[in-house]
Amino acid sequence: MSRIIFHIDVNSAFLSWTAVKMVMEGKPDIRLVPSVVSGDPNDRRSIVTAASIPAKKLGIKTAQPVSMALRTCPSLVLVRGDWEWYKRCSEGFISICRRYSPLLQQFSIDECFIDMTLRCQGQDPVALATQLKDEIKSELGFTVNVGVGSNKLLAKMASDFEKPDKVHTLWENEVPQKMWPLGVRDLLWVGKKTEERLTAYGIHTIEDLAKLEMGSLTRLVGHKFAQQLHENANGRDDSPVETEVAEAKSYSAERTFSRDYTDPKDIDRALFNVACIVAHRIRRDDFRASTVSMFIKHKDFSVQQKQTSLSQPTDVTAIILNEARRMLGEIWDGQTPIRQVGLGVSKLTHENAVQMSLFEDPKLEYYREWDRQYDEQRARAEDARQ
DNA sequence: TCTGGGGTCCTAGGACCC
DNA sequence: TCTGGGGTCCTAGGACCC
Repeated sequence: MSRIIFHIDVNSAFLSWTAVKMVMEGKPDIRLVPSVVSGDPNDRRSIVTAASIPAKKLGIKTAQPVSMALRTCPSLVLVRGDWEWYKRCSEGFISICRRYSPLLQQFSIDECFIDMTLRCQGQDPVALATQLKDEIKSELGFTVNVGVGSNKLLAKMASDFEKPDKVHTLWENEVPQKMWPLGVRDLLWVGKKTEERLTAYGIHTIEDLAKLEMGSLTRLVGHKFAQQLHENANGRDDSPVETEVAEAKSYSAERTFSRDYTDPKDIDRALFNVACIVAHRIRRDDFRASTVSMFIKHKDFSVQQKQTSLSQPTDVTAIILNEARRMLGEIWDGQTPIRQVGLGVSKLTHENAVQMSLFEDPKLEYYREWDRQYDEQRARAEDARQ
């Protein structure tokens, strides 16, 4: 059965959402001027999280350093992000999308797919998509793009056409006209590295990719990826709209220093902080982890990482931190400047570890009490913020 | 201009087992 | 004495997404 899928994408999400809040507070609409959402504007290392359309027209891009954006436009308006508010805006637009179909997959905080096959029977999909987009705008005050297609890939590609506040279709029979002329980089899953590899081989457009024979493509990008790229470049994608929310497979946290650090005390403090955050998150979600990983990033952005398997899954901060400290000692000489440090856990389970040892670590009770106090303190801090 | 933070998936090589 | 092939797990590294 041929399907009808919508992809709904909030235009410059974080910027639009911040603007909605500011307008409600009687402040000027930052969507109308060059503006960006960023981290701490005083931090030389903060980057652009979202840019307004006037800012984008000046060449300011997401993920660009704020210092660079300021050079492009000295009068650029900088605003801080507000995660709690973003979550509320996200819930608002998702719940409006749900009115149209229960077959909804949230793809990120500001994007979702809905399967509209049933709802569109005897109805014009574009009219319905337009109605959905207008409903979001009038009820919530921000705009979205809706991409309409016969699968998720085409719907997502379509929502990326002209912005903002637009509905676009990309049916299979429109692929040669609407999708093939685009550069390979515009195809989902083709990032910087893959683009470099493809263009070096003379593959510039999605059409070039669609018509490339599999043998060459496999040599360029590997078997599995080649298959996917070939299907997608031809507009084919049979992946379903996944309505189940998948459980997390890993948790991680990282810190970038305002300048590169060389003092082991500074590195250890950061490692301690990220260990507390990650361990708190897995306890909150009732997970235990069997693998601990950590990494350091150097001046030149090269990364050294290390991971280790635990004999038993754990959610104890001290155990996770001590593994990370041990691994840090194995990859760092204690002198080379470090730009960033990160810690992650994976191989997650909800099962409680069976205590095999007859001689329980006497420190363990202390560690657990420490974690209990930490979690309580976090909970109090969150309550205070509400 | 000098590059955040949080995820998922894939690949390749080595260890180990049958 | 020297050899094979397949499967699985682990680790390091790298690509992509928002």
